[in-house]
Amino acid sequence: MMPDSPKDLRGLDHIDLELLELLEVDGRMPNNALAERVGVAPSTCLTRIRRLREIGAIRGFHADVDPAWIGRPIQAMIAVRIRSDARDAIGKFAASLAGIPAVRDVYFVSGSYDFLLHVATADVADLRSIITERLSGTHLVAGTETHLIFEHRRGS
Amino acid sequence: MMPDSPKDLRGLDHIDLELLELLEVDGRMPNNALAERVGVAPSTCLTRIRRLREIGAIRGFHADVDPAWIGRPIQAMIAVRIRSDARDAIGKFAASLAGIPAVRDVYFVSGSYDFLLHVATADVADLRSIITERLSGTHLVAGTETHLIFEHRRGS
DNA sequence: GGGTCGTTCCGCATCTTCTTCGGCTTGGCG
DNA sequence: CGCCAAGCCGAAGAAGATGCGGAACGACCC
Repeated sequence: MMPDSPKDLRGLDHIDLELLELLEVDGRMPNNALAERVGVAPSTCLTRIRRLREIGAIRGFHADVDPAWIGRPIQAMIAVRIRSDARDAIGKFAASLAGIPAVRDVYFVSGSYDFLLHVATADVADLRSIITERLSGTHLVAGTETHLIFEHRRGS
Repeated sequence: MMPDSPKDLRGLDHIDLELLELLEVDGRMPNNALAERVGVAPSTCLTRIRRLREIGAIRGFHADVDPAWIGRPIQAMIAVRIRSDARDAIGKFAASLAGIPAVRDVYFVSGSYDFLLHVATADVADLRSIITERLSGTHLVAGTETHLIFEHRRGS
């Protein structure tokens, strides 16, 4: 009677899932505490976490820094549409955008736009320069649509 | 000749900024390494990091878990428009949405929609049930627009 | 100009935590 | 029934984290 354990989880058991869940909430929980929490020895826990990183289930550990505290109080979501005759260059273009300090996330999406950029800038002038110089000023971009972000909350 | 140090950074010096930058890239860098990297003693470094957490510059530490590995391979960005006669309920409604396991981010935005939901679901059926039951099925929601996410990259 | 107060940083000592390694148990298979 | 592979455990050495007393620095007020 365990109809929900093996889904499409490629080789992850319920202990792995618990570890992922705990680390997603608190990425700095000590290995000891994690081990006790999921019911295995610390050494085992360590082995599992290392494996989770190697297979890519855990992509990294990051501090969640409030952009407002590092001089970037203006946040926006910019929808970008690529010219239809340049669709094959989307990947490289978006990769270059990911290198801009203001860019925090790049979402490749379906719909009338090709991707969404989540950016955080020092002021609206910086935001404008990104849109006009790095996006609209490029031959690849057919159009953009900018939405100011008033607030951003993480889920769960 | 330091025209760029004191901006609107509320009491943060360049060492704090370096710490934030380093921890944003690697949230598990040991305190020792951090201290050496920014040029202060480990104890001082620890004090500063604790302060950064207390004032809210660091909102938390999280593992970046690939949703595909935890049985949620389908990601989408859902734009939600609230009925104009229920705008004052947006906050509570969005807060309740943040409790749904599938919801990873809530962005309150300007524009024709009121907020964006970044969700990760097990399959399109789950995605549909969220849209129809939790969003469109609600009296508060005037409309939604769903964009599948093909890929999601973090910036810098 | 000098003294004092407050703040920040440092270095040390201690305690916790991490990490590795060899051995053990378990389960599958011949 | 015995062998093999995989996973787990526990202990010990190494590394890191943390709290505290003291010193340096700067500001401010006599």
